[in-house]
Amino acid sequence: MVEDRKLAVLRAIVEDYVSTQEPVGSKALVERHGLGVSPATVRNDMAALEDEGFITQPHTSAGRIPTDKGYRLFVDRLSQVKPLSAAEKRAIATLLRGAIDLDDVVQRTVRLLAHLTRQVAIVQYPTLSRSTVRHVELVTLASTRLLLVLILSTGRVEQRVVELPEALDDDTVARIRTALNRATLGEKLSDAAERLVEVPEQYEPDERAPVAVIVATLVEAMSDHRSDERVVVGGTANLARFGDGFDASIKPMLEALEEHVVLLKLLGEASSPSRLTVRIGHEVPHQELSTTSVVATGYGPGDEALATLGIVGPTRMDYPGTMATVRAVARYVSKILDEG
Amino acid sequence: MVEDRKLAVLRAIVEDYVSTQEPVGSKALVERHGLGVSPATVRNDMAALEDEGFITQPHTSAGRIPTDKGYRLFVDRLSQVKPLSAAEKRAIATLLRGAIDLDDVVQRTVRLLAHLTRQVAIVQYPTLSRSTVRHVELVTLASTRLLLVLILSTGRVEQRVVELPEALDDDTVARIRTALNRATLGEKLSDAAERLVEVPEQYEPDERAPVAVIVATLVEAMSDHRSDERVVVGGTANLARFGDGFDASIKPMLEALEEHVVLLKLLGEASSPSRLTVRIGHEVPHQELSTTSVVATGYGPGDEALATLGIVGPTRMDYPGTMATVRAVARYVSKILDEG
DNA sequence: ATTGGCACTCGAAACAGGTGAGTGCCAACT
DNA sequence: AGTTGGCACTCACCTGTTTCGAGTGCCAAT
Repeated sequence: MVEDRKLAVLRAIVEDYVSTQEPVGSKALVERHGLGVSPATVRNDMAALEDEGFITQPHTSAGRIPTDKGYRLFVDRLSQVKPLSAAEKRAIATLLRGAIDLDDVVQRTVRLLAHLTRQVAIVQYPTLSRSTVRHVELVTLASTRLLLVLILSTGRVEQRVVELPEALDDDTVARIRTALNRATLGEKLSDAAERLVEVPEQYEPDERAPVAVIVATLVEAMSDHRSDERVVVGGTANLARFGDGFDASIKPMLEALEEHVVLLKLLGEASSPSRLTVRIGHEVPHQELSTTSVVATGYGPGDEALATLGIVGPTRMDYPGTMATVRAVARYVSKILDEG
Repeated sequence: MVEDRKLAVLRAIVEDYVSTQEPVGSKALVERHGLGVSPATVRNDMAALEDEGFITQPHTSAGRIPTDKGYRLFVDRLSQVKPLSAAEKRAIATLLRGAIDLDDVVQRTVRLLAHLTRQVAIVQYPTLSRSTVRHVELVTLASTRLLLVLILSTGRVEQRVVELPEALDDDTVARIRTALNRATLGEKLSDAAERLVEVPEQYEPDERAPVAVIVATLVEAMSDHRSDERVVVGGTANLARFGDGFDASIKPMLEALEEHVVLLKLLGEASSPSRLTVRIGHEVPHQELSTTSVVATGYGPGDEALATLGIVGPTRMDYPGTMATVRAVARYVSKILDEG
């Protein structure tokens, strides 16, 4: 079937180009891959593929390279997931199992991802929004100064210093603490914030002021999406590997990597760990990065996506391998979070 | 005086080379700078400077560029501190004053430094070792599970979850908390750890086990130098600016920036904010980075250096300006930490 | 539909000559 | 002794030219 062979040719072109980084010609193609046809035939197919916009030639008399559209077709229809080696799986498992706290998990994940894919890795911290309150603690620092500690189900801890309008005795602080915990324990952050509004009303008007201040701070801490947007980047040294014409895009790349807002946009909506998002070239939601691709997926305990992780690299990348790695890492991290 | 003029020539060469990034010749030198002598004279001086190893020529018939030794002399004897503009000072002050917590201070500092110097900035978190204990808090999470929170004078908060061998009632927890605070409040971390050893001994043998576990965790948290070594990097996009032959060193640079251990070595010993450490080329304590220079200084409240901050850039950099900026930023950060 | 043959294209590499910034050295001047 | 003008020389860099060859498109034959 002709259509089949055309797809085979496209696949061959992508694979060759990814590994050699050079435009691939008809002759080299038939030699490297065992297509049982002549170069001339391949040329015809190539001409057709070019008409359809899947490949292009950098200059008139040179081999072909895949277009974004070509890569798209490749990942959608042609590439089968490349299973990881047992050694790799073991490496992932043991490395992640050694983590001692949330920070460490995130850090190890980003390194692992960068190392395995040899690309730039991005990991978003688990978002607050879906997590629940595990404990609220008030600590007296000075007569009019409290430390408020908010502990979440994800293991994240937020703390705030509260300046009180008037002094509170230990007993009152203890009562407020109990009230706060009763109102918020086990609740999702959004719900907890709502329920907190009622708390000050339970107090006499004359002692309501300090309570209001505490509640306001707590609500602020809960809705503080500053930490929501925390992302960690690793493997930037891999940028140097890209070399070639990629030198031009190294600057925008580095700039983007410092803008956490941009990174979050790149990672996109969190999806389940079994679903990979692959954005290729112009599909990437950031103008400056139109020569790069993003492979991302969600992760989180119980298959519920709390956050996103992924990698960024040149469009010319090993999609099957990268996709397999990203998915595997996301699954292991999810499992670790589940247990912790 | 001849020696004086030779130094003037060296200074002129450094300044010109830094701004143009091109080897500088005798003719251009006398034109750009107002040395009242002929090119031939300058050539003689240049030959002498080259003999002494302060400058070199990239190839036989080209201008001269400074050697590491030349830069060294330049910063030691020839450059006078370039005072910052009022606008810059104001920018530093307002930006840092807007910070809301320690993390934010560090983050803003690194951005500021990168932006002002247009180099890669590195900021180390204030070290634990010299800070003192402000408060120790125990929070009951479950019957055999406590959260231990350690608050330090620098504003840093460390937390640990403690698994107890047996349940403790609230009253006992409160007593332990009091004991812990009595033993450690206001103490330096190293002293506090020592004094904690005595705490379990005050308890009856039969309830000593859980106390010992708590104390062990606390001591571990205090001596955890993992967080000591936290550094934050910013302005990596400036690497792209270096361009030229610097392309070769961009990879080792990126690699080094991911190795926090290396960065700490680069920053070196913390010194007082008024003392700058300048390491040039081969003086940098890292082989791969011998085409770069490091400008660093200590910072911390009350002129006591708790940590280090600085920048890394090509040896060919504007030393007077960079040194002034680094020093100014370090001073402002110190002031902020003093007030907070 | 496939294939061998063939003329054609055009980037990359290799080569050649010209240009000029910059040098080193020397003899003359202060 | 220190400074200067003069002068021959070097060599990276630019520019134009040539050659080379991988790769193409097209066509006629199978």
